[in-house]
Formats: sequence, C-alpha cells, structure tokens
Amino acid sequence: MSGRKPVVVLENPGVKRAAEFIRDAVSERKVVVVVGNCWVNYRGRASSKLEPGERIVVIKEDGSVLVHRPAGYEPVNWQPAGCLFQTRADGAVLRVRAVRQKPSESVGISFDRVYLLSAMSLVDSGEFSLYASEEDMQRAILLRPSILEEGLKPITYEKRVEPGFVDVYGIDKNGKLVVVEIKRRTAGRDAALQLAKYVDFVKTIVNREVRGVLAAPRLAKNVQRLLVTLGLDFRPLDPRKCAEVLSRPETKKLAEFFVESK
Amino acid sequence: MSGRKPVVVLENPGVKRAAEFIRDAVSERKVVVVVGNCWVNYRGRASSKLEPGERIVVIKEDGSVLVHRPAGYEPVNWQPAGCLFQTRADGAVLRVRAVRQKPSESVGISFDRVYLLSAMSLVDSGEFSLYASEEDMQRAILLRPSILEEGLKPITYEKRVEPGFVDVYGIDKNGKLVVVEIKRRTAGRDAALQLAKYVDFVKTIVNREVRGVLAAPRLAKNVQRLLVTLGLDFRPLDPRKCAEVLSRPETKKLAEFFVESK
DNA sequence: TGCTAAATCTCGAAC
DNA sequence: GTTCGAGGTTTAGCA
Repeated sequence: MSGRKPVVVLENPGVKRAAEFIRDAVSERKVVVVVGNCWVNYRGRASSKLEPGERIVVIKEDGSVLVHRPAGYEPVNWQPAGCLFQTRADGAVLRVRAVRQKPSESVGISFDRVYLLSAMSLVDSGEFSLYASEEDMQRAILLRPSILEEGLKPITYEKRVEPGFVDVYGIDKNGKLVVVEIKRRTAGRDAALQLAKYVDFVKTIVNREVRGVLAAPRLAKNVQRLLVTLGLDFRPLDPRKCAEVLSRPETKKLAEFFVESK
Repeated sequence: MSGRKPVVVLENPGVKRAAEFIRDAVSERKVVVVVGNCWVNYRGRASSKLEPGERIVVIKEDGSVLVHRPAGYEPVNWQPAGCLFQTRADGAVLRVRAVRQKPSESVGISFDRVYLLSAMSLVDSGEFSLYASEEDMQRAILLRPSILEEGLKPITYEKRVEPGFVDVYGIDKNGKLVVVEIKRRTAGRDAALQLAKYVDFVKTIVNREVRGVLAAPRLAKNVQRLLVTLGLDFRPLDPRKCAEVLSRPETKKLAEFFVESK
C-alpha cells in the first residue's frame, strides 16, 4: 500500500473542529462529505427552504455542492461547480455557505449535529463513454456490417497504416475497397481530413479503387461539403444502435463480457 | 445523547467484509456510502462504460443509486428508486449490481479498492418548500401590495374569521374592502370556495362592499368560471416574483433573517 | 397509467 | 461569452 491516504474520516466531530476541517479540505480542493442533521436555505434563480433533517452533503473539488436526502435520485438542494465557500462555527451550529456569481446565488447549510465528516483526495481519470465506445461501434460494424451500408463485407480491422490506424476495412457491394473511420460523436473537419490521409495512403499500396467512409452519429457544419471535395462518403451511425446490435441474443456472450469485464 | 447510532463506518474493509456489510445495510433499508476505486457498466435505455477511477457511490434507502466523480454536479452513473441489488465478493473485486425493471436496466459497479464504507439510518421528515412559502408570499404582498394590484393598501393580515384565517386584508383603489386568499400552487375549486366562504363571513360583520381576490400562480381548469359565478377576482401571483420582492435592498435585513434563521 | 410541460434543470457544442 | 439543443434527462401535474 502506498503512502497516499485518500480518505480521512472524523466521527461525531465538534462544531469548531468540523469547521476547521471543512475549511482546510475545501481550500485543498478535496472532496468533502458531511453527514448530519441540517437545514438549508437557497436564494438565487429561485428560493427554497428545507426544514431540519438528516442528510448527506457532498462538496466536490470543483466547488459544486449536493445536499441529498435519504431517498430520491435528485439532490434536494445543490450548487453547480465554481462556488466559493464560507464555513464557520456559529455557537453550536456549523454553517457552510456556497456562493456562486453569474448567476448570483447562494446555498446556506446549517448543521446542529455532524455524525460523519470526511475529506478525500480522489484520483479519477477514467474515461466515460455513453451508448458505446468507439471500439464498441467497431465491433458492431464487424458483427452486422449492414448497419453501415448494405453489401459491405469487412476484411479485417485496425490494420496499421502509416498515419495511424484504420478502424475497419471492407469490400463494398461493387467490389471496391472501403476504408472506414469511426467517430463516436459529431465528426468535425479533423475526422474528414484524417480519413482522407488514410485513403490516400491505402491507395499508394493497393492497386485498386478505394472508398473512404466516415461513420459518425452526425457531421459538424460544413463537413459534408469538405467530404464531397475530398471524395469521401458519410454514413450516419448511431452509437445507440450499435449498442442494440451488441446486445442481440446471438451476441449474448459478448454482451456479458462487456457488462462484467474491467 | 440517545442510544441511536445513525452512522456506522468501516475504513479500508476487505472485499468479503464489504460485501456482507453492504448486503446487510441494503436489506435493512439503510443509506450506504462507498468510496473507492471502481469501474461501472450500464445497460438499459442506453449503454455506458466508465473506466476505473476513485468515486463516491451512494445507495439510498429507496433503492436509488448514485455514482459521483470527484467533480461535476451530475452523477456519472445512476439508477432511479426501486432497484434490487446483488452484492458479492468476486475474488479481490467487490461487485454491486443494481437492477431495475420497467424499463429493464442495470448498473454494475466493481471495486478493487474500498477506502470508506458507511451505512446510515437517516431520519429526514423536514419539509422542503421551493420559491417561497405561502407565508413568504403573504409577506411580499404586505411589503409591496402592487404586485397584487395597483392601489391596494393592506390593513392587517391573518385576521381570524370564523371558517379559518384570512391571508391578507386591504382597501383597494376604490375604497372597497378586499379579502385575499393566497395559494402557492395552482389554485383549484377548493381555494375558490374557501375564499367565497371568507368573503361571505366578512360581509356579515362589516357593513361595506367586500371583494374577494384569489392570488396564485395560476388557476386550475374551470376555476375561472367558478370565480366569475361567485363574484370573485383572480390575480396571478408568481412565488418567484415574491422571492424577488423579499430580496430587494430595502428588505435586506428581512432577507438575511430568512437565509440564516432556522 | 400515460402524456405534457417545467426545471434553481445541467452540459456541451456552435456561433 | 451567449445561444441552442440534447439528456439513460427527472419530476410534477392532469387526463
């Protein structure tokens, strides 16, 4: 185990101790969790008042705040990222105020009992991909090429080419070699230019007609024109649809792996 | 201090211990907080994959789940209320799965390190009121009667009348006595009928013309017709606007009190 | 139960 | 920076 201590915990701290602890943790950009009996007032775009009760309060390192009741998906009170904090012991009451400007608003949280107080330095650089990752989209095309275009037959994938990797190779219904570039999100000019590079390179090593196909949920503005100029095709490809393909009965084993694997 | 122990905490529990702890806590409808290194997979209306990183996971007593990264207002993954849980130690990995039906979806969370594990029985019956309470709207009218109608001069408020209380009394620009009934939300037939009762009662004790005014953000269907029948007036009154009135510079002291007071 | 409209919506991308 | 549109939107109010 390394020397890093990611989580520090105080149980039933006094009000003064708690205030200090939170002040320090917030100034060090740590994540703070407070569990205790509190009441909350909000003023800003709207106003709200929350009568006393036991809740979980989370202050994140970007200055966002969440007040969670013991039930319900949504926080009962909150503040988006970028808040400044005032924390103080006011007699027997711990007061935390999160202030934001633009729009000007503030959330004031007052505790008369704190059961649990924790500060944590969390490291989280893990990528989040919605619907399907680019890799998943690739697998979906290989599994059911018709989602890209009818008659496409994949050859192999991620064949190394000079400028980088090609996502999918295939032969289209007319026997032409197809180079596919996949983007999980809106494809911009960069994607079109990258694909053009791949196509040009492939043309230098195969003596055959080569088509470039850009597969993405949609194109950014003016990219369609660029594609035409470059002689490339666009095929809309919805990550959601890809996810459906991967969850088909035939691919159950693959899907299981997807769900459980790291 | 009472015998109730609302929060139980484990630091750096082993995987087996953690699995047991969570299983018990969830079955007892407690709120569970897990902090550790985890990866998450979601499948349902859509699909998502979250690569490993350190996060805070909250399981609430209603079976909702939140996965929070160290930054950002929104949970990166979640599950609404009503989930069923599978928790198990899978080698050195703690796996928690939250399954929901209708729509059928599941979130799988796998931890290879748990820093903090906590189970809590939180009691929270505190009322939450958004924008402004009915009392706040009353104060706003007394402070600036013009938000209700021009020329209105309040006399007193919450004067006891037989059937209950009258929210605001006043004299309108034509010298008529006004009885105001305030509703924080859409006013229904009941509000109109209640106001009619108040007006009738007031008429029996003052020898003077009496107007009934219903103040609410809006009317439910057909209530306008009912008001006309009863000879009552409707005045739209936005709680949001009332909150603005209360936060005017002149009312700073009042606002401060509102923000800080319990 | 299903639909519609609002949300302290939040969040990201385009202009 | 401001505006616009999507979201695993969620949530509340009505038919």
